[in-house]
Amino acid sequence: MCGPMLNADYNHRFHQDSGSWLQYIGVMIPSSICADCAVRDRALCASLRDEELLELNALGQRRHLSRGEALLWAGDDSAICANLLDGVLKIVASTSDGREQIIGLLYPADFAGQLFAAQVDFTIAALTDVDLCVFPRGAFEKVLQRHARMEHLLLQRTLAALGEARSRMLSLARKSAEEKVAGFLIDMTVRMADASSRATPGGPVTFDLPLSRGQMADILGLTIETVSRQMTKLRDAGVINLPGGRAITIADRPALIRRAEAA
Amino acid sequence: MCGPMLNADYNHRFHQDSGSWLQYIGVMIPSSICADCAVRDRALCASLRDEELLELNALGQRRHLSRGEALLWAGDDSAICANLLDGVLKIVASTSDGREQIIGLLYPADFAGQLFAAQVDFTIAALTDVDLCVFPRGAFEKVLQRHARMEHLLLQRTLAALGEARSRMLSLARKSAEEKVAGFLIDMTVRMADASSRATPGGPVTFDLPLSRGQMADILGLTIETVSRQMTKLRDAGVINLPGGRAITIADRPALIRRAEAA
DNA sequence: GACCGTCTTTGACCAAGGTCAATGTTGTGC
DNA sequence: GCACAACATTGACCTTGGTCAAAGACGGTC
Repeated sequence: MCGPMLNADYNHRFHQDSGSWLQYIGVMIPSSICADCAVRDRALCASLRDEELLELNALGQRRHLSRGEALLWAGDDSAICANLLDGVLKIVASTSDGREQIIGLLYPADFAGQLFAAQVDFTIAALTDVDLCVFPRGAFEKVLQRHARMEHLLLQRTLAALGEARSRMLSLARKSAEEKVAGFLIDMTVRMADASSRATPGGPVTFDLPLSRGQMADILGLTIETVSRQMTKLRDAGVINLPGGRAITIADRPALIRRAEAA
Repeated sequence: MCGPMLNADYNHRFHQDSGSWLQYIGVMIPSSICADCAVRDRALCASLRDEELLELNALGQRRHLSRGEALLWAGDDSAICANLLDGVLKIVASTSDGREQIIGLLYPADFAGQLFAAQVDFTIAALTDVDLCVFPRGAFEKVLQRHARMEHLLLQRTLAALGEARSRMLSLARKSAEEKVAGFLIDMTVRMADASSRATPGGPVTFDLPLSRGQMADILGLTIETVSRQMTKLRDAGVINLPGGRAITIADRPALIRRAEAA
């Protein structure tokens, strides 16, 4: 996506630190995989200076997963962890008899895996095709231990994830199907805003939902049929349009927000 | 509860570290509130050596809350945080129209409050009478920054809380009322095991539920009536007994576990 | 462009659990 | 020991969303 050039931020860091560009490439990070990393300054690694990154660079392995493949299975040894480079991962909890709930989504620059635990508690699988930078868990923990700034950043992210999980507990337990679906669409609108922000502020926005109805149901604690019915209801009410495929147009954002909070 | 004597563990630490008992009390922690702290070696402070504790000792203020009083209100400035010394706190999320969900419980030695955030997201209130050791948030964060071991312990606890929140998302979204209530009773049995463990292994156990039906409902994402009906159903099935008041006897633990996992 | 599998929509029906209301129980302060 | 408030139980009824089933739409392949 970004081609071979560094972005402004990365470049800036380079100028602060040391000598010439060639020296940087040639001496400091030979045969680097970090140098052209799409998430170099948004992932946990952003807390490390270029020199410090060498350590991780030596540990990390690029890996691709196709849609549907799992990175970790609940119950497995917690042997690896990873930075997500591209695509979307789901974190899934399931009962012994097969009912499933998506308890979290991971986007590029997010960290995946379970640290400081012998076993993995929740399956992590690819919702889309996915590129990862995979580390052995033990080695990654040792790096964390040596770099307080990185551990601090991980703490902040974990606290944010906890807050989000708790908000979703309220939503799962107490909101109606309509509120859940409307709220989900609002969230998606916010998340897609960067990507396709040809948004006239207040005007209608169109984007492709990255998830199927079934995946939306797994996230919202509903069934496919209920999600579909609520989408139809919102379309019939003129709040959204469904031009076909995964596309959706938010026609009346304020109305959608109202429905996300209605009793 | 513990009277003026130190427990064995604490004493041990003292012997490792330095000179005489009198010197310790008299010189190292004068007018200490930490010295007789019931959770000294289970709270976050357990990661600090006695000398390091001086700093926190100077910051902390003992405080009591009566049942029902709030420590923090959602939306407030995040000005304080606290270690819970005794009692039970609830973390509550609520919708704008007043529906509530208890999204977490805090027990003695747990940490309460929201670090690294300007505003508090969730109300924290006393479920029973409660004793706290309260710190100014900013000052506490600075202590954390200087003590990597303490920050590491906080990270581990946050990860544990995240795992628990995610398990409860599955439960809230996908389990039946019977499974929720049975599962809750199993959890309580485990938690109460220490306190009143005159349990003949496998035999019936009796203890007092620390929560009202309404509070159980707020935790499980149900209504009071549904919780009550499920309790009655379990009693009629001979799985539990309800001798009166908050008391409960687990008559057939395996059956309870089966019902906690039934489809 | 016909075919196939997957995803989506829609309808009819059902049941779990919520709502409303009445009654019973427990514990507390006077 | 009584009165009152808070909590708990129970019943009748109803709504929401789940289940089962059928038909459409979409996307990819040959």
